[in-house]
Amino acid sequence: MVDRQQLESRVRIDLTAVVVAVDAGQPYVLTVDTDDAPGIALPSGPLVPGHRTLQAGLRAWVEAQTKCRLEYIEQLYTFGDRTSSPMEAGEEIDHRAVSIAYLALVSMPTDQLEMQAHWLSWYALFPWEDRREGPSPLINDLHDRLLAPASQTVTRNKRVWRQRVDHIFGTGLLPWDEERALERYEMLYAAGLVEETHRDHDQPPPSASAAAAGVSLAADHRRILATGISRLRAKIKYRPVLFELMPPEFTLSQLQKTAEALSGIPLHKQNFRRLVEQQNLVEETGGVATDTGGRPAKLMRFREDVQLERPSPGLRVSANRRARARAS
Amino acid sequence: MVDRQQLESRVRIDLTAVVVAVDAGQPYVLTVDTDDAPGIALPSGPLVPGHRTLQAGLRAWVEAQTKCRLEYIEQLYTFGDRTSSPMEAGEEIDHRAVSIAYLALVSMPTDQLEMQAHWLSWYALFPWEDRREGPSPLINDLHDRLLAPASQTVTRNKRVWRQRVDHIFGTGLLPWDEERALERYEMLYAAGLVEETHRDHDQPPPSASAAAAGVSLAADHRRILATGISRLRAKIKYRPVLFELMPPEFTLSQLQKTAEALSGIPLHKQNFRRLVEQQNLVEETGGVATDTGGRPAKLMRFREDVQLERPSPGLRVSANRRARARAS
DNA sequence: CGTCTTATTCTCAGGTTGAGTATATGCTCA
DNA sequence: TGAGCATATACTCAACCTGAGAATAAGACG
Repeated sequence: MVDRQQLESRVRIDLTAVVVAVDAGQPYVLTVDTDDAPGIALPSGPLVPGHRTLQAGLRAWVEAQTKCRLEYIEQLYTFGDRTSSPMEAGEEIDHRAVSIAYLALVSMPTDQLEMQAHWLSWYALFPWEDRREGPSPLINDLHDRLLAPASQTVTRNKRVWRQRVDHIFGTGLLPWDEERALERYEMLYAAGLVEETHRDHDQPPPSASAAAAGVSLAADHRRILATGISRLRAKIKYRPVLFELMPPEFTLSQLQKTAEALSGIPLHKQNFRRLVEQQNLVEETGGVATDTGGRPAKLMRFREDVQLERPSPGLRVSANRRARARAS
Repeated sequence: MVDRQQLESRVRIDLTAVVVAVDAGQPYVLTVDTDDAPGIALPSGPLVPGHRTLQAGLRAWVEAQTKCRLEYIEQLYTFGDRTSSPMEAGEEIDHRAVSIAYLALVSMPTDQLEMQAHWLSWYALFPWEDRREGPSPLINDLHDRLLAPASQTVTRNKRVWRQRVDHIFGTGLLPWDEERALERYEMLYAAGLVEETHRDHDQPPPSASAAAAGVSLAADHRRILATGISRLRAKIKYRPVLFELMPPEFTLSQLQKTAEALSGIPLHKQNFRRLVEQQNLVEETGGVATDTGGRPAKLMRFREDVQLERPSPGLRVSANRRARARAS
């Protein structure tokens, strides 16, 4: 066996955070300003000896850079940095650094949003992911460009490529799957339809494409965010993580708005309500919210002991077909 | 902002593999012998400059140590090593190393199993996880020990603790959830009911407990394996990963046996079959297997183009209630 | 040829889910 | 003050899915 000590390479660990909050029915991600090109990045920093755990290191960096204190944290993925082509066959390692990405959820007091304008709406970065008002017309544009010969990457067969595009973007007759946010971003990257592709290859961006492709972030941070979005969209269906984003008291409508904000699709109101009640996830506080504009809504709170009771409590959200069709 | 360059700590990256195969209805994990105490470990090694990607590094180490060539690989989790208490509040970092764990699936030719006896059955390590013949009597023993005062860890309230135990181990009236393999191991670890607890705290193991607690591995490798088991048990329900473990041609019974081996629970034959057919995951090859002991079974093969077609093809396996009740 | 064993097909009741209708309740403003 | 508005909440229903099991098929073995 090889002598491990001599060969091993010591690398820097970068900790990167996708910090998510929802306010007024919009999903936000916490960002910081940078000096380099794109100007915006996710909070991140290297692991230093003072950090007792990886999560503690992450917390420290986020707090130092944004004053934001994290509660719920889960690990997302570890990237061998210096990504040249995401997804395909694993990325190249920059032997100087490996970055570990985390997803954090915070319940945002409204004032914090305005205080430091570092919260960026998800859908400024991924315009095609917001389908609450139906599929955005933008999707047709992207679809056309993906089918243009220049975009076709690995797959030779044109029919197979089209099928792959339709599958991932829910075009053709295939349904939209909101959980495929990461795959969609990676496909756009591979096809050269986002700014990062050209930046990573030291090419000038083709002037035309910028329009529909959304705001880009430093390094591979937009990809990391896409990973977080996909994970979160999947997770709300089987774990009660939604409540990490809610204030202590809320109405069922607010809860639904939050679920819709994250998943990017409209939900059927009555069924959403049935689901929440059946699962016994919430209880009435007794109070009512009168500022709804219509009949006052009962205020609810999360039942803390749910964690122990049910095998996997969550909201199996599924698109409201009528609303989906209405706007398309 | 702090000067990053001065503070950052460079650490070693360890790559660890959970390589899974199924043979004759038994799930196996690939292991290597070590000189240190427990004698058995998962294949692993440090990232070295020669490795072009993290996955390539993993492949190289596994191949060097076991001659086993990996196909399907996915990342499991990144651990800040030198685990003192898993789960609770994140583990302490050994600032010398961080380890990235991967799950790999291989289809095992029968001869390879015998050639190098480095394949260890999952259920030698986690006896309580095999409920194909109903819940093992062992579970009662574990249940009793977990409820003994000494085992109670963080939670003060006795009733809450009992509920947590019941929830995770499917005791009391609560159902068994095969996906909670990791939580079960971590609870046993925290309660001092597996050897690793005492080893990690430099205590002598209480002589009595060894019986039911299963074989242990080096470092935190048994925990990493538990992570892999949980992930795999969850994943077969929504992605067609099962086929990575199958030979090119197989019968539906073999497929079911494989699913049962992994999930550790008996499945309803007719419904399993219906699921596979509905989902269009397989096609007939034309051949039949005559060595079944009864009516010959049609041979099947995986339909490769499934990946593109369905949103999330997988087998939503669920326990056969009759079989579950029969043996309890 | 009867029996054993496994494979394969079919049925059925209960539950879940998507979708829609009906009713309740407070507010606003004529 | 009460009609209209806007939202909240309750109830209904058909289609589909799911768990469970009965019934039938096909080779092997004595």
